[in-house]
Amino acid sequence: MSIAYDGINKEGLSTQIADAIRTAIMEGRLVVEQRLPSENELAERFGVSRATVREALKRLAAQNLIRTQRGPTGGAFVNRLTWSEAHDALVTTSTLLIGMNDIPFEDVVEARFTLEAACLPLAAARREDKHLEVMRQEIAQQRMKDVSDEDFCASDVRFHRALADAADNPVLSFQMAGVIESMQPLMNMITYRMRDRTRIAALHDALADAVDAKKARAALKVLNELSSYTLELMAARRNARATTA
Amino acid sequence: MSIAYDGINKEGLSTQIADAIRTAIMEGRLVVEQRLPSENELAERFGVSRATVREALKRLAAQNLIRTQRGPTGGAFVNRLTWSEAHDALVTTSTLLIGMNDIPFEDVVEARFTLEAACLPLAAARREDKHLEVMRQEIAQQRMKDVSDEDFCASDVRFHRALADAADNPVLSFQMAGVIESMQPLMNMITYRMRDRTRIAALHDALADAVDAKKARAALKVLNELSSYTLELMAARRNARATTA
DNA sequence: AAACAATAAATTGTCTGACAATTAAACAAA
DNA sequence: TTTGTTTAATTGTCAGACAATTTATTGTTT
Repeated sequence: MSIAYDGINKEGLSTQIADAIRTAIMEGRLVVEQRLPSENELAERFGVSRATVREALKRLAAQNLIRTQRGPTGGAFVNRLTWSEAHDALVTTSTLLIGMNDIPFEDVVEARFTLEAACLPLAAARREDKHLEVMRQEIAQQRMKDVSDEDFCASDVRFHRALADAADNPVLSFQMAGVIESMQPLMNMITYRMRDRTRIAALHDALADAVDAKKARAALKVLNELSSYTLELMAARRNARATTA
Repeated sequence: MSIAYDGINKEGLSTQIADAIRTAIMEGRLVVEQRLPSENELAERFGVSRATVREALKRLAAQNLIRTQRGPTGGAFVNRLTWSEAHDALVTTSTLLIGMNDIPFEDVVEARFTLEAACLPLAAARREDKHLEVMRQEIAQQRMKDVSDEDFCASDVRFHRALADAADNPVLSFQMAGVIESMQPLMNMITYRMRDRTRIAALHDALADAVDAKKARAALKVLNELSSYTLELMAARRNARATTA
């Protein structure tokens, strides 16, 4: 008989074990730096083989929830999620999400500039020399003749990240990095003419100046121009594609 | 001799294999819904055992990059990342990040309300009945006498998510969900007196009214009050703790 | 006693081979 | 045609072994 509708076991064992441990971490029953039982012990406790436990642990490691170390005193430890790890995870997720779901370019641009505009007042109030230095340096690179379109985009990303960092709020920096970097693949599809680059560098200059002078209102105006110009470039690219096709 | 510095093998084999496949997906060499070779084939190609391949695949599955299916015609398929999956990943990451790195509460509140304020003009312009209905409904629940603090917070989260959704931009909704939900554990630590709840519900009411009337400026003012009030509540909680301790 | 080298032990990483579970497709029967 | 049955491909799990890594211990030399 053994009806035994204990728990719905639709998911595999390794998934269930990973979920159990993940929940324990999120609920604080396992704290940072705490060592989990060894793989053999876990296998015994859950009543599964070591291979199954390992697959579960690999899932958690992929999410930066745990970290493993060999040798005696080794094992799996609850990992303190760093900004860097979280940043990478967010960028990966956002990039794939946007890359695989043909989101309208307009939506991405709108989201990015809306959020960036929100950071501007804080950035203007709190900017430090180190942020302005990065911004100026990137503008200089954007004016150089021999950079590829890809390098130009990468420099653009660094410029805007410096701007976001100037707001001096780690949570904002984290969130902004997601929207800014996930847009890079889309921006990479644009071919920048020399006059486009010059225009963008000029706008960046104006933006840096406004932030430097702590004039949030002026900075906002420049940012809006930058947003419009980005949309124009993308529209131009679309037209070019349409005629050649 | 066999110096063989082929690739730096500091990382384990399963990690390297996972990275190789992940890169192939991110670079578009593997496209959505494409089937990967079977585990046995992958094991042969990479020159490792099936167990190692499986650990690599589990890592990718944990990041929602692939999906596996049994049976003939089964295998591992490149997964189209859905908004829901990405949302869950972002919330998990943000929540852990904030929970494990004692970020100042002020920073989190500032980030959340700054970003939310940025969404307000869009929300006021585009709000539809469905968003307002959700907001009104949640306000009603917040006024009910017998809801726990936790339920009150959950309702608050739903209210603000509806507000973000009203901006009608999926990228914004995605980003906002991250800041809003990751703040919930912090909000849960607050004990809400009846007058606190009444005040918050009143502010929510005013916010909904302003958005309903498409008055972005008015809504912004209310949101700022809400932000200040949240900080006050948190400060009060901190004082209470300090005196009892 | 101190410094250094060899050894042992614990733990993760990988391999091998096997079997169970699932499922689509081919086949057979009513 | 429909309905069951078999078959084969594939993932899921298991058991046991050995390799690699790293710490602690033990022994040896100075």
